[in-house]
Amino acid sequence: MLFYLLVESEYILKTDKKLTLAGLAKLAGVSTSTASRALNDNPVIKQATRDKIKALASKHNFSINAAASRLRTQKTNVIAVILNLIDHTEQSISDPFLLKVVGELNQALNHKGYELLLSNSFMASDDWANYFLSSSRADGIIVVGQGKSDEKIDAVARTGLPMVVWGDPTSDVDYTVVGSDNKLGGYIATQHLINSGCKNIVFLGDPEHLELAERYKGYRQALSEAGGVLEDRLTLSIDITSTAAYEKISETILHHGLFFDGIVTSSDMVALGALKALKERYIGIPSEVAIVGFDDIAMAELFHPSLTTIRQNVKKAAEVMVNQLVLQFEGKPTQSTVIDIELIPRNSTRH
Amino acid sequence: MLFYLLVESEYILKTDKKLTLAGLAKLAGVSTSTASRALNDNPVIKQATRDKIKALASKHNFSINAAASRLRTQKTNVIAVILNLIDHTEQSISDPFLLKVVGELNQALNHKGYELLLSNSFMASDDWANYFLSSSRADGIIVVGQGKSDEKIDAVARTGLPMVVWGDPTSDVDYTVVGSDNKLGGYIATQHLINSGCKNIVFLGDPEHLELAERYKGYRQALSEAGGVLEDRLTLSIDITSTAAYEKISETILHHGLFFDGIVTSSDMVALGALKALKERYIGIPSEVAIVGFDDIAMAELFHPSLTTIRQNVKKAAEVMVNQLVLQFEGKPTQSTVIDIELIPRNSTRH
DNA sequence: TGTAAAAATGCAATCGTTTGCAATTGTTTT
DNA sequence: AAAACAATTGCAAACGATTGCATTTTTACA
Repeated sequence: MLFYLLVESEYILKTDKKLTLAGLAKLAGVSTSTASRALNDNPVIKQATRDKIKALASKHNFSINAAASRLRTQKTNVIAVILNLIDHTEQSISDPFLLKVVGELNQALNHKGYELLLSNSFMASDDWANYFLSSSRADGIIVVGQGKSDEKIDAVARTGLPMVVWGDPTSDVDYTVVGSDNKLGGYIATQHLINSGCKNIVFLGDPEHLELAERYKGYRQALSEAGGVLEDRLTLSIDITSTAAYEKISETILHHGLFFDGIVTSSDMVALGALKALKERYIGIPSEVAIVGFDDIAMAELFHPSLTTIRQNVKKAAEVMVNQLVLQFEGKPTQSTVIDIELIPRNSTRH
Repeated sequence: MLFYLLVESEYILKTDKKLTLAGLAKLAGVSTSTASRALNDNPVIKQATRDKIKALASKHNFSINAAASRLRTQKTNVIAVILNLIDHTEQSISDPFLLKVVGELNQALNHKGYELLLSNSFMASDDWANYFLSSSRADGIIVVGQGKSDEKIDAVARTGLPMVVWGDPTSDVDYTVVGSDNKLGGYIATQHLINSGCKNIVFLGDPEHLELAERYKGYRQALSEAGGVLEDRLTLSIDITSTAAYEKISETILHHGLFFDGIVTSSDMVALGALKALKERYIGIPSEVAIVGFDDIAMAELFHPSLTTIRQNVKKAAEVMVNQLVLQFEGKPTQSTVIDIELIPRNSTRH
């Protein structure tokens, strides 16, 4: 008898720890099927029953076992977000723009009832799509950044798995891309410098990077339309990090003098690095050299001088990406989407 | 016969889409138990068999269904990382320091075989711990930031669920905290300013915020030990955002003049905002006002002038946090851990 | 060669939900 | 009041992997 009591109390303790749907159903005096349907607001269950079971559930703060539910329904309600960092430098992971993207994605996903599984290191292994999707860890993938080569992304696209990519939406690829019109961005930035009187405008960024390649095209187009100088030495190829920018500008001025009076950069962080190099040499900004950033990170206006930049509408982009992914789940057609950009004139350029 | 073939081909198509462990076992001519053990490198299975099955698995790029595995083992190998943002401003989520923390946590978690489920918005709902853990979405929780009040954190701690918190490890709380010695950080920063000749040193940050409260203590201790000025107006309470800092400093100078010659800030971002306000008024840095940041974000050395700051060793902290969490899983005792900090002297202070 | 011990593999129950279909209860119509 | 119908609820079979225990195979030793 004593033994029975012990067992009994242990049993109670256990179920108290982890109430199961069956347990909840028993408490409510219904079957598990009814309990399940009630919690899922299935209209086939009488309203009164639904209310009663839900009340009981929250009273015992019961929550459905996600693993079991996912196994049964073959749906996880999880989206894997992969930060496609080409260069695993300290700098690139610390670009505030990335955090902004992840933060907005998180909001947009939660809003639609999804959770965010973050990954910045799995891109290394070839098999990431398979890893996340065919193992039912996630229902879809959002890749942030196309990088220099989109082979891997393209390979996943061919398998037809649900995926949306942040990148250049004007590029002709077989997957859904959401992003800014980078060519236009490069064009507007360059034009702005030309209009403010710059004659020799440098492009500071890696033209082999897919998204930057588009900005580079815009840069060249603006220059040639305006009959501006378009020499090779005006293209300074660097990684998207502020230190790389700092070093490149320093070195360039050291070896070749100040042969430019304007800089189009690939990100605000890069612009910051360039600014530093210029200020150390007491070069006037924007009087001697004007500079345009890209992204409009929160601190852009806090730089000294405040940074003229191309703003990317990250919040909207995140929403669109999630929507496009959901469309894929529903088997509906999707399309690459261009998110509006905007020139934000500040004090790093004349105007 | 024809019908049989049709069924057969459909079967092949289906298993080709989503190979299951049972399917793999059949291909290998073994039972599912053997296949399972082989993939998990169970030494009870002959080495040759293990190799064969693994080879077959990677050939068909098979991967275990995580949902089923989690259901059976009651282990998810997922950790929920919760960004405890007190103020949901644009700025605070864009602090690069946060991204650094998340990035390093991701690395450390992956290294130990865990995945990172990110959440920045669930802190709002009271029930986050229960949501993630009792629903078997995650095995443990890492909370980034203690915020102004740790009620919710404390409530979770009392339930005994696996959790580690980034915060102030010297605070006397019932949960495991990993973080820098904030009091020491505040002390060192202040002392550095005193040593460089500052007489009136402002503390720029919210002393009610748990972590900052410690830094504030350090600040006061350093001042009183050195017999420095310790007035109320030297405490400028603001949120941890650069805009708040910019506005507060601007406003303070406007209304009360430049009554200070040194600033201890609550983060590098805050320092950046303060710098901006000072530079706009052509106040010399560090000649008229010296300033010390906190965190040592990547761009600290790219500010102009480069920023003297207290470096937090985020990488190490992330590793320790994950280790402590794993210890909790194993039922072993854990302890709050102080991560070393370091003063990085740069050009925003005299030395 | 027979037998005991050791090594390798298989059987079958289980994890907790969901859902097609059957069964029950309640309501309306003739 | 019986029949026909609608509204609710329950039964039981999945979902796919893991693991204690039973069973088979192999090896070792007499």
